[in-house]
Order: sequence, then C-alpha cells, then structure tokens
Amino acid sequence: MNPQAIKVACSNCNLRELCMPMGLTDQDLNRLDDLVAVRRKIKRGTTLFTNGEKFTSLYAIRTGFFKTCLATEDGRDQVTGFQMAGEIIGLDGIVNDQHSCDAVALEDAEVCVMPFDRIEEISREVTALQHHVHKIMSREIVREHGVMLLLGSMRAEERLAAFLLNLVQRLHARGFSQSELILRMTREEIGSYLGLKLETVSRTFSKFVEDGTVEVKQRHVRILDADALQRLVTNHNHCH
Amino acid sequence: MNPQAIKVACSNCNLRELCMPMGLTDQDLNRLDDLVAVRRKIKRGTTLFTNGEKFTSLYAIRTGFFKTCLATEDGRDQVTGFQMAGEIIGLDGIVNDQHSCDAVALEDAEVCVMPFDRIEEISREVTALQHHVHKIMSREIVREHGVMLLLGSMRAEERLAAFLLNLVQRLHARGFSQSELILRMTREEIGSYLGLKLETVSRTFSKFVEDGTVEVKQRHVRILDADALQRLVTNHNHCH
DNA sequence: CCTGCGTGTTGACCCAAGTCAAAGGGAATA
DNA sequence: TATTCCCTTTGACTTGGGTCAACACGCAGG
Repeated sequence: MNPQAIKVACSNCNLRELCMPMGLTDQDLNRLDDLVAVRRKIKRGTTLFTNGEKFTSLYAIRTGFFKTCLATEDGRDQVTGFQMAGEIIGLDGIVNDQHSCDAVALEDAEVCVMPFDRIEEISREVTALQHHVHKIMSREIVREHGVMLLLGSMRAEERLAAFLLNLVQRLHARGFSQSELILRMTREEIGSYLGLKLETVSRTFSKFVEDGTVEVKQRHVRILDADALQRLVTNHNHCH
Repeated sequence: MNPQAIKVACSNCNLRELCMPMGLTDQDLNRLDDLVAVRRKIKRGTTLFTNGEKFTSLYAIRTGFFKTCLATEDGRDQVTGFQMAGEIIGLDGIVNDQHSCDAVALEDAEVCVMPFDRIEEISREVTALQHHVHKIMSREIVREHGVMLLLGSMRAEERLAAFLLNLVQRLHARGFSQSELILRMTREEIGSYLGLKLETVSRTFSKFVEDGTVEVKQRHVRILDADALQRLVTNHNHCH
C-alpha cells in the first residue's frame, strides 16, 4: 500500500540477533543488507497481507504487534498466532504463492519487506542464511505443535496460563519485564487463539486474580506467581 | 537402528511426483539421486525417531503410515499428524538439531533417509529443490493452521467429518478410492488428534452411521454421503 | 461536561463432551 | 478350540465451558 523508501541495513539493526543468523563474516553481512527491499509502516487495525493475496515477501517485524488469523466464509475465525518485534511473518504464503491468512497490526507497526525470491537467491550463496530460513520455518512448525497440544488437551485455566507465560517469556527476551505486560489484543482475540469464548477468558483472568496469581487492570497484567502458572501448565493436576 | 543398504534412485521412483520437485532437467535429476542415503524399514509400532533424538535427516515415506505425537512428562499426549506415502517427516527437528516429537509407524513402513546437510547442499545448486523444500515446510505450517482452526472452533461431528474428508482426499490423490478407507489408527489416536476422547469419536461414528452418512465396520469406513460431511465442515450450522 | 460505543465483567442457565463402568467383538496365541 | 488382550461400543451421569443477558468501565467525539 504505502511502502516507504527507507533503505536501512540489517547489519546495524538492533534486532539483528532476533531475526538474522549470527556469526557472519563482514562480506556475508553486506550480502544480507540486500535482503530488505524497503520498510513499510502498518497502521493499527490494518492488514499487512490478507488471505488470497499474492505472496511476494516475508516480513520481519521491526516494531509493533500483529495477529495472524484464518477466517472462513462460513464465519469461523481462528487467531493462529501473535507476533512481535524480531519475528518473521508470511511463511504461510510460500506453498501456494498466495497468503492463506490475514496479518493484522494490533498497534502501529513497521516491518522490513524481504522479497522471497531474493531470500532464496542469497540463501544459495550464504549458507548461514539458508540454514536460518530453515530454522525459522521449523520453529514455526514446532510452535504450532505446541498450540495443538494446548488446544487438544488443556483446560481453560491451563491454556490461559500457558499463553501468559509464553507472552511474558518472549517479551523478556526483548528486554521487557518478566512479570508485567500489556496485552495488545482483546479478550475475544485471546479467546480465539486459545479456543475459548471471551467470557471464559475474562472469568479465568478473574479466577487468577482471586487466587492471587496475577493482577489485572484492563490490559495491563502483572504476574505475581509465575510458578503457580507454570504448575498449572505442567502439573496437569487432573483432580485424581 | 537397521538401515538397509538399498540404494535406489529417486529419478525412477513412482512416488517422485509426490515428494520431489517436478520439471527437472536430467542433470538435476541425477543430483537428486544423491539425496537419499539409504532406505530404512520400520516395523509397526516402532519409532522412526523420538523426542530428544538428534536430528540428522528428513524422511520421505515410501510405504506405510505414521503418526507424529508430542508426549509431555506430565502425561499429556497429542497426536500432531498422520502421514502417508509420499509425505515428508522430520521437519520439527531442524530448529534445535533434535526432534521434538515421536514418529511412530502405524503399519510396517519404509522410508527414504535424506540427510539434511545433503539436502541443504544440493538445494544450493538445484533451485527447484530449494524451492520445493520451502514449499514443503510452508505446506506443513498451513496444514497446522487448519488443525488449529479445527481444534479451536469445531464441534465433535465437524472435527470427525473434516478428518475423514482430509484422509480420503489424500488417499484419493494416491490412487485409492474416494469413498472407502481403512483407518490405520485407533479411536484413541483419532481422538488425540482431534482433541476428543475415544468414546466421543466412537459415538460420533455411530451417529454418522445412524444418519446414513458413512458405513463403519471396525476400521473399514465407507463414505456414503461425502456432501453431508462437507456440509458439516463448511456450513457451520450453529443452530441459530 | 455528557454521551455513546467498544470492551470487559459477572450471573444464571444449559448442553456437548468428558468420565466411569460394563459388556461385546476380532484377531492372535496357546 | 479355547483364551487372552485390545479395541470398540454403549449407557448413565457429571461438568466445564458456552450462551444469553445485564451491567460497568473508560475513552473519543460532540
């Protein structure tokens, strides 16, 4: 829509260690700077790409927060993931040369546009990039395995606990607090991701507050007892 | 465990169009024959690889049927997929250099072992293979999106209908019947994949039989009204 | 300042699927 | 042929989360 012609090098990007391979020679780093064609700003509530749109590029998130979601004609709707700075989105588009889900910015965002043919081209020359791309895709597959486990076998409390721990862990890796976070998504979006209705998400938050496990004020969440959440996820204390 | 030293060429494998890129030059085809190191036979009930095992290779299924599943110490267990001839397994291992799930043969099987470093090496030279690998990984990501939709938003009947249609469609692509199939997995394994208990799977089968939608005798299933199943999946007839 | 709307919370009720239990059926083994 | 072990089916009962409805909160716009 509105690609900004800001050409900036990956080689001195502060997110490099999150979205680029490590331990490269200077020469390889220069090659990698050709990866990002442009940057693009995405306003909150608008889409980076939508289901059916032609696939051309992967996107590295520089700032902001996205959800990806699958919406079918018959009204089903599933949030398949939430993505934050340093993460790569668009992998779903490779197989059929068109995107199969929507990527919606949940806050104003900026992404690095990496044309996929250029990724493939440079991958052939820079082994580290080739392997990195494979790892990123494999990581996404493994992440989704985890979501399947969550959706297939966890109860509401366990799901929300796993969700909060995952979010806070990723935020912490980006230098934010281990215990405080601001949710960028609504209860309904959380519910869609976790296979729950928004009322259940709300009730479960309230239950955590009662138990003294978390503090919740609006979208601001403070985790008081991370161990308790972890126990919910792992202990599988199925009452018997 | 028991790698058989049978060296056979992909170039004249009858599954080539299922697991290899198409439209290659003869020269490229010869390169591809170096991909498969050996074949390996897997007895029913045994594993091709297990969680935690070092990752070395991807596997192309020549014959047989697999499930992949995630088992956590605390007793959770999730079947993440069922794989048949021509499909590739092992992608989960790339990211951390070790497998993160178990692959179990549900019937005697044979796989082509493709060392991943060799895949990466040849990918650098054969563009078609490079792109093919990317597509396979992307396809797996998209498939898992579909499973998330299923687990997150469908009711039991809808899940089982989607499952049966998916299975029969894949079998049909391999030259089998559009309407008849033999389930290689137990009701419990189906349930684990679909996020249901085995009793619910059984009851739902019985309901389909009552409705005249399918015939079920043991693990032999005949689909009498594929449209009815399709309607269940797409219509989302949420009673209101 | 009020108003309206999107978002979030809470309560009451209901139902789809889980749980527990018992019995039936096939296939492999002795 | 009998025995055993799974796997599967079915019934009776329970329950976690969905549904529907009312209300509260906070922010944006008039």
